[in-house]
Amino acid sequence: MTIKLYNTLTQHKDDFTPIDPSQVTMYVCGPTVYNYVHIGNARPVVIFDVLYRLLKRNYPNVKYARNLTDVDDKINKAAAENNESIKVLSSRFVDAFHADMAQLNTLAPDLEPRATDNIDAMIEMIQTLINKGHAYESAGNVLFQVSTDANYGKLSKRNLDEMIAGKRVEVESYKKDAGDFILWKPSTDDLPGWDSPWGRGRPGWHIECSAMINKHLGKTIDIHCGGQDLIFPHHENEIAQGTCCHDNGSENFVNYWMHNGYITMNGEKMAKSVGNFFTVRELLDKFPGEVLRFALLTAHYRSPLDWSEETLLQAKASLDRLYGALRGAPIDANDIEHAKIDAVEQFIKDDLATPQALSVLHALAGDANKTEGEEKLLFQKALRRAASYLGLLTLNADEWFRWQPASSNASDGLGAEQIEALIEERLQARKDKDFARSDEIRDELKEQGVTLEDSKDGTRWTRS
RNA sequence: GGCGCGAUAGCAAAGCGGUUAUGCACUGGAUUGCAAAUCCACGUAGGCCGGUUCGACUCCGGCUCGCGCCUCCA
Repeated sequence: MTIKLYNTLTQHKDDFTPIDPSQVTMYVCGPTVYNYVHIGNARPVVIFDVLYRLLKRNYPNVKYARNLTDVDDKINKAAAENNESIKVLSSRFVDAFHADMAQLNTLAPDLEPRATDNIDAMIEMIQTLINKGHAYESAGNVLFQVSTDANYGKLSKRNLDEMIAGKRVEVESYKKDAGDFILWKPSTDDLPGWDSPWGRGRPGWHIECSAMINKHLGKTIDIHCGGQDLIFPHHENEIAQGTCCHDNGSENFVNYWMHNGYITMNGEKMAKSVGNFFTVRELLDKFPGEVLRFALLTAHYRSPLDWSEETLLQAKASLDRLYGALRGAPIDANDIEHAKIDAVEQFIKDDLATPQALSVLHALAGDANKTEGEEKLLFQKALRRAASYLGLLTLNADEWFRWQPASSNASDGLGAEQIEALIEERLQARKDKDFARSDEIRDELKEQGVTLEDSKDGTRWTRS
């Protein structure tokens, strides 16, 4: 089966046909690095990591770029408040972002261009847009003139008349039309700025993505991803910039636009401005990154996903079952083939149908639990391999069941040696038929968050 | 006002015009010294009203409710 992707441009699930199968290009809008990312910010990173892995399995070369917006008014403001440079501030949060995303087992992009490293490309694109009559200077700003782009609105399905009729658009005096947007704006001495043909200033938000795509990936790319809230105006404006700077603007800027739905809290969009969010960082202090990743994959990526403690606990319970089926299984499973692995691949190829892919994982876990020996091993490896397509089940079962938050000190609770010693003592008690003492030890450990399970292979312990 | 999305069993969440989604929870059984884990069994759910059809959760229309974008936002 070919890969099918829902394309916001066509509003259909379309067969994916790359421009050049020997070099597939994808771009994901990355974070503005002025504080820690929340779980809603992590959704596109995880979802499109699944897409990246899928493309890599199906094409020899995939070039995946994800930008870092490291100059922006919110960054400027935060840096000024901290009395530090935007470079120092943004670098700190870039590091935090990388660390958080690594915990979610996302692969690093092939390219991670920073806005401040690509100012030249932006200035060049803006100049081209001016030369072609798509942009104008006004009161120190350079603005894109939306009325010069006949295709404006094709992604978000809006037209200029509606835009202008929209009561929420404030018409600034320096704009020719209400929908015109900033490409370049002047910086005062206390703000970060770069020299340009229009004086010292800084780029508008939308230009960085268009310019960096052009510079690093090409004139037209295969796939561009981001959250649904970026469809308008950000991606619409990217298209305007990216097409109008070339030829007559008739070529596609991006062939497949993919947008993920929101993470919600009690049904309402999670947003920094609303304040109803959990940072990835704080969640990682309570749950392994894999629980967050699993939770993000339980719903289809275009649907809203309501986030709560219950969401995490259910993801944890599902992973406990899957890892339970992997006890004793090797990590390496690349040599295995199985129909259910193919089934997982087919589901992912069908517009990233992760909930269905996960159901196959559960089926494999059941298969492994019902069998023994070589047959069991085969199912375990199949489960491991199928899960790897989703970036899941990368740990040994014991590592999983004994996970503790990074913030917990070795002095907190019991160490492995103490636990093992108590298990030895309990084993002797059981041999002596001293079940009172045996159960006492088990209860004591339970209070410390350690669960004992007796099996014919001996007693094993897990942390809850 | 314009554009768009959703409503599935106790919870979460899918596909599908007519055969079990799946996981968790619950109940019974097997197993266990007792547990845990595991296995087996167990749920006709699809907002409301019409229509199309031999047959609709699944297509069409209307309604109700919820949400989103149009301003920074993943």
